[in-house]
Amino acid sequence: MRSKITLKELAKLLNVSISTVSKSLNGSPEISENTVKRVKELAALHNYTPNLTAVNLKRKSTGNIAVIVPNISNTFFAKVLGGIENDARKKGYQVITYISNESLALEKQIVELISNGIADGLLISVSSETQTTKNYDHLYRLTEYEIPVVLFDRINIDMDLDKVGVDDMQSIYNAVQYLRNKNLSKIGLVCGIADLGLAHARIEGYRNAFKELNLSLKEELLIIAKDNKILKEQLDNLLNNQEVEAFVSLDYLSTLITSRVIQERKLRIPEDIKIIGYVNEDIAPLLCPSITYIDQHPKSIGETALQILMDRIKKQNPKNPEYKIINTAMVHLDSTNF
Amino acid sequence: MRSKITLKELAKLLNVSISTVSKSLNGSPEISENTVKRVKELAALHNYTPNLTAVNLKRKSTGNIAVIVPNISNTFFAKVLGGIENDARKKGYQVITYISNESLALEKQIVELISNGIADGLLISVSSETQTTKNYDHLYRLTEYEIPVVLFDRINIDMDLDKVGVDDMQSIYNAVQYLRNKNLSKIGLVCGIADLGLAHARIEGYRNAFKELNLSLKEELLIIAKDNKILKEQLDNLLNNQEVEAFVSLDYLSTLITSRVIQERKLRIPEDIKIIGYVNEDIAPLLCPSITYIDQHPKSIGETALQILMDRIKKQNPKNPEYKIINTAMVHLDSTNF
DNA sequence: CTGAAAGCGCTTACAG
DNA sequence: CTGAAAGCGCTTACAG
Repeated sequence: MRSKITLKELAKLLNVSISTVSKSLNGSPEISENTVKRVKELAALHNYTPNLTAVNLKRKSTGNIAVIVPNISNTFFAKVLGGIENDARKKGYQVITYISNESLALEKQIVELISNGIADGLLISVSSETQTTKNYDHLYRLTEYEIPVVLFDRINIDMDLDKVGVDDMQSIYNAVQYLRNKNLSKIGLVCGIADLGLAHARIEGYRNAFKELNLSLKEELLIIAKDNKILKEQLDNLLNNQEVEAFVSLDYLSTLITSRVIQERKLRIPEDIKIIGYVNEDIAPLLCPSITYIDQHPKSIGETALQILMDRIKKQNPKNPEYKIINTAMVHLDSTNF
Repeated sequence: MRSKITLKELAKLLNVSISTVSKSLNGSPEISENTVKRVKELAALHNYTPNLTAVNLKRKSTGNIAVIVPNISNTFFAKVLGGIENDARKKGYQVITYISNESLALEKQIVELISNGIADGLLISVSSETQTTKNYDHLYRLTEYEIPVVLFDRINIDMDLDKVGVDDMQSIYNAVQYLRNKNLSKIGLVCGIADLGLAHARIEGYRNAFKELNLSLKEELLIIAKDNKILKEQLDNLLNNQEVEAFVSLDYLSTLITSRVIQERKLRIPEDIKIIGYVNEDIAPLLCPSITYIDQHPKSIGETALQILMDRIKKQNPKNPEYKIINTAMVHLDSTNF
């Protein structure tokens, strides 16, 4: 790259000092109107833009935001990333993306990198391994280097940091309540992400709903597995032995699997069984049948997390950790047609 | 951030010059074994890592690779990004991600940013608007600044730059040929990405297959639209008036829509109609029915594109533009069960 | 109102 | 073998 013109060269062409050029371009009130005009014209003519590396070195900042997502197996994290990128760019920051692949070791390695002064702050949704092993030291170390960290999505974690996510408990509670109000009571739960804290919260929402809405909860109707194959077997088994009127499924994969298992048994959705699941907005309406889903507004999650991080970077609020909840919305499609 | 120790501080602690510390740490043969040892020990003790911004300023490089993807509406580009990120990190580069949202204006703005010295090179899949308006000046300008540019995925473009993608024509040809070998001849085509050059290539593959395999092509069996709704109407219309044994669908959305329209008419897949489509590996097997797909190996696309870009950055081959084709693979699932 | 100087944290040709 | 000096491109306190 380069061949780009520098302050020094502009100064020479204008026969003024580098300081004067710099101040003119940065709108310092010290410089005379006339000089400012001359400088700006020449700068525009030569398409001058400051060298960001130099500016950052001087400022002791990087102009970068690091984002670590655990996976890209569905569009959820991509959408969060989209929200972050768009707003960050508008604010003059670049987004550096990392994928931890649900691995603690990789996540640590990435965080180590970031601590080398690659970014001014970090937005992270921790890997499942991080969460199961409760190994958070690497993240705390980052804050010791004064690199602020904001957690998003996977926020059911015992960490004293800013957090942005959805109310996992409430969203499932609402789903059960909705079905209950339609006079269904045999409501199953399918979970393929048992490792994640947010699964616990969602399951709790399910249990709470049963308790508070005076439904009797049958443990046999809860399917919680980490593996697709086992999930499928258990679902088959469940449908052999129990009558089910509806399923609430807690994640993307289990939602698709649930729909598929039901149809393979020649049961009809929604006539025989209803489904409410966590699927993404782009795919839910195109499935066959389309599936009623809980919209987590991933873009908003990203935007909100970024906003909090920016505030931290600018030290605008050195107060206690923030905890922001994005409201979910239930979007009704075929699978809950009554 | 900061509070990180610098060369200067290390030098002071060791009572040697900054140069000596720098050289010791960088493995210069000039320094005595003993000094190197002392320096390295203290550096390790203090967890020293060089300030990348300073190193980059000195080197006149940024250590960053910029990637522009046009959308994130399915996981294809996320997977490409995954391939890029993983390899880039191993090579000591950071990946800065941008999403153009299929907008030429946004793409230009992002490229303008990158030209300010944000990254050492660019990997881009151009926006659909860029492609329809054939507005490529901004990309050429980048190469004038000596920032190399490598195109990926959307490479059916009249530009003299490195390109990495799949053989769009051949992949569809193979799909038609496969169906033909199974004695099907009433093969429809569904395309929802008419704006993209690669759609033209894929359609050409379809036409070529018909010609070379002695099939008579009925124009009525080609559905090409830019809008989901229109696509759906035309599909319905087609199924009302024509007998179809199989569909080849050229993109993610049209594949899902095709499957859905067929099932809504109570036709069975694969018994009544077969489908081969462009869907991603993570979703294809979970659909109901699961759909035979053309795997484009997005991770390889990303890795290959990055490799070419790295070669350019290191000026290892100032030769003519490279043109690398990643082989596709047809993965058979329910929708082509015979 | 303008400019010389110091400095951000590093690397490297050059001198000793 | 070691170090002083220049310089990457910028900003900013300070002097004039």
